[in-house]
Amino acid sequence: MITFIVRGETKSKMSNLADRMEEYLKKLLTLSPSGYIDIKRKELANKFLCVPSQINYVLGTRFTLDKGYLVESKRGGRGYVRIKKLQLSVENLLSTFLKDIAAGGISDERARGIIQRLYELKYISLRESRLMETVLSCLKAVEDSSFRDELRGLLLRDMLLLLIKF
Amino acid sequence: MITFIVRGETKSKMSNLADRMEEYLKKLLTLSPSGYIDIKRKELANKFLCVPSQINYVLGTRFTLDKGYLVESKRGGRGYVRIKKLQLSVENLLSTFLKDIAAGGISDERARGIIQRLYELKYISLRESRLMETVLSCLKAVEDSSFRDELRGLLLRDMLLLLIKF
DNA sequence: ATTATAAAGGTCAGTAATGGTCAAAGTCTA
DNA sequence: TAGACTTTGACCATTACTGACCTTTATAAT
Repeated sequence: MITFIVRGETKSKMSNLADRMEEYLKKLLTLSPSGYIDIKRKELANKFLCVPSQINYVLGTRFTLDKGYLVESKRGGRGYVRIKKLQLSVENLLSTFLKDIAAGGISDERARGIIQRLYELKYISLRESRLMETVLSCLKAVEDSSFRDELRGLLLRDMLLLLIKF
Repeated sequence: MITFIVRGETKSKMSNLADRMEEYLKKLLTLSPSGYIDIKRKELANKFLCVPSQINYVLGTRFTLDKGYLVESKRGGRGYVRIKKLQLSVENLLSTFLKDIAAGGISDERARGIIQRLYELKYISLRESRLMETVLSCLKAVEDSSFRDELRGLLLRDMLLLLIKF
């Protein structure tokens, strides 16, 4: 295979920075017993000789929820970026729900159906399901129906995301 | 990497000064039968190798009233800083909260404080507290600030009433 | 008593250390 | 060569930490 040098690194013709970084991070993940890794954005950028925001690009295109990853971070001194690999079953289950929601809001019935499903599958407790249903009920107070649907989608998405983090 | 648990989250052991100091002080509090601890600002600063004002930063960000702590101090000779963990009953918590709502909504900070304390009092689980906090965060999407406060009050009231009923 | 001094603790603005966003420019590929 | 993918950099947001300067209090000196 023909290779060439870019910024000091040997690079195969078919791989760019983003791909190499993806590979590197996934390698680290497989080596991590905890199921997640913590990185420093700037350090990684230095290692790969790129700007820090490139990290965000890689995270945003390769480590998405749809692909089974969860990314959390903290700014400020001693900040970090944490990349977590989700269990496959949870990933599959939720990604369809989340896609639905992303497609611009969700109806009350559909939302309740999802909650019910999750409860039946034992991903959430009875109390948790009731809590979420209560939230849905409160949305009656929102007059604007299209905004209500949007807010409902937003709420359900964030609540589900939160619950799968645990 | 060695980790420890804070409110259900794993944190890297070598986190920042503020986090370590927070841990230390909370540990002392749990070991104190009286429910409060007295410290010397300068001594603590020496122990953690930082400037005294760092103590104030930690107190101001981690030991707030909203989070259920009361900080008193005295200057001058024989001065001290006293940190007290508040022990509020659910009844007190709810009654003051309901008064707040009657007065037209509730602030985000106040709402989070209530949730935090209910968790500490073991009336709600960690997941439930997180779920509610997520709901609060989603309210950012509501433009009208007075309606937002109102909706927040409504949501929190219904959620709490539900959880306490169970 | 009055005053001076030393021994606390408090404030705040500035700096450093992180991470995030977005649009523009560059590169590849069908 | 158009469209998709990649890369960059300017600007933003958040959190942590420091140090100079200020206030309060106890107590020793007068």
